[in-house]
Amino acid sequence: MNASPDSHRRQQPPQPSQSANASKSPRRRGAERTRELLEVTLAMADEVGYGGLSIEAIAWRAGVGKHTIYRRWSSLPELLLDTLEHVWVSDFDYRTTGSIRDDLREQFIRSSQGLKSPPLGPIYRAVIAAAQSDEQLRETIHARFLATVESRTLARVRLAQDRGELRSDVDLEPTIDVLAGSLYYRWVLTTRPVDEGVIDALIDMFMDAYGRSDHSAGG
Amino acid sequence: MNASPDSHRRQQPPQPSQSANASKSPRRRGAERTRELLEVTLAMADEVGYGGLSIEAIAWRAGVGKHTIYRRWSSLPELLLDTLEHVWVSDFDYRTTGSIRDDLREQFIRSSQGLKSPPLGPIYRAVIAAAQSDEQLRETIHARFLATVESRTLARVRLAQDRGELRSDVDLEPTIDVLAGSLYYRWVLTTRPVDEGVIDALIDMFMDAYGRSDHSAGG
DNA sequence: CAGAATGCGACACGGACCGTGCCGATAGAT
DNA sequence: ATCTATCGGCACGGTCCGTGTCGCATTCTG
Repeated sequence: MNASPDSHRRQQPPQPSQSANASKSPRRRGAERTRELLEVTLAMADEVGYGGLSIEAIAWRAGVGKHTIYRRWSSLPELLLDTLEHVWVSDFDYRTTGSIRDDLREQFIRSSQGLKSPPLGPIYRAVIAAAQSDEQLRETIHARFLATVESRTLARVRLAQDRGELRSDVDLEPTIDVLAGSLYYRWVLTTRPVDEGVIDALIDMFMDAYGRSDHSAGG
Repeated sequence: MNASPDSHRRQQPPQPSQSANASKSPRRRGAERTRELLEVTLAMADEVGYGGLSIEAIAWRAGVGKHTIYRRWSSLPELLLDTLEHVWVSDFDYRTTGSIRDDLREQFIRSSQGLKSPPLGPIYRAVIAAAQSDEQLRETIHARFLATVESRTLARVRLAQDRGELRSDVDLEPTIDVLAGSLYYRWVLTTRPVDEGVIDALIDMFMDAYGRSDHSAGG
């Protein structure tokens, strides 16, 4: 589907030649070009949002033939996945220095802020959109990005169990989907912000359920 | 974005004239046509999935000019929203006859089964995909469908509070997003099924947090 | 340093859909 | 019987896809 109502009339003045940032130095090749294409994709996602992302537009913007892109990626979502990896920042990991409550909270807030702002937001949305009609892509998203988040979350809450902050009589693994996924609801399906209200509601529920009152907890 | 790798080569043999189910009786008009178009959309979503849904394909399948569709809906997502209403079945409401635990569980299972299968699944996915590049559409989805789910969920858990099944010292409103949204994570972002495992994990967490052990609850 | 191999930009296709405009036919309302 | 809105059919220009071809530039190999 071509979603946006104005998905025509895009970016692309039918100018005969390349854009500004190309053709300065000698023709780039190989890995150098690959890196440049990822950067251009990033910049475009930032400037024009997901609606303006197409292989033709990216190629034109980079001053490049479409083949140069297709030689590297088989489709736009493939390119976007690699681009996503550039912004799926390493600091998406949990601190282990505070209470489990504080560390979860900080991490969730950090994640929600990442989603909120370009360029991660638009690119992630584009991939999610494409994945709705492509089960394979959904699998890839989970394997390349979300599985890591889930296992880090599990590791963090298990550490809290070991430290006696959480009840030790429950297996927390099944709850990981709830912890990792709850915040997506607002982001993907509504226009309400993923704010501290939802985050606190989630953490409160989690702590009320599995916290040990003799340690931290609250409610 | 045009996601699926094979999003070309579609449905549409360039046959000169209409398909089977048209042209039997005299030309239909007005509301009658509208209903028929919704049904055709439904049937196509069922048969060819979301990848095969386009205004041209629907028009051809219904033996109709594109104008007849554009006269009624401004875009494919608009048509899909109305189609969704046809399958967003009324039984997506909570029973109030069992324990809160059982009623939540039954409702969640019912919802997940609806998502799993055509025609609701494909159409909903198509709308969600389109909504990623269209904030207005996201707002519409929430207003037309999800807000109802949320308020029904809130009503059901508040009833449980009144009945003494849940702690009365907490405002459950903030938790509604978690209850209503958790299950979407798997469905939208992974290929793992929304099975009873996740559902039970969610409900367990909820009941552990807000249930009253003197009533039902469990660990 | 010369020649081969390969990456590259430019351009051109055919195809799917989009959204619109125009036509003559047809159906319901007057 | 006439009038008018709706209809189906057709064609258009436009965007983007994915592929193919060509001649040049760069880099590798000998």
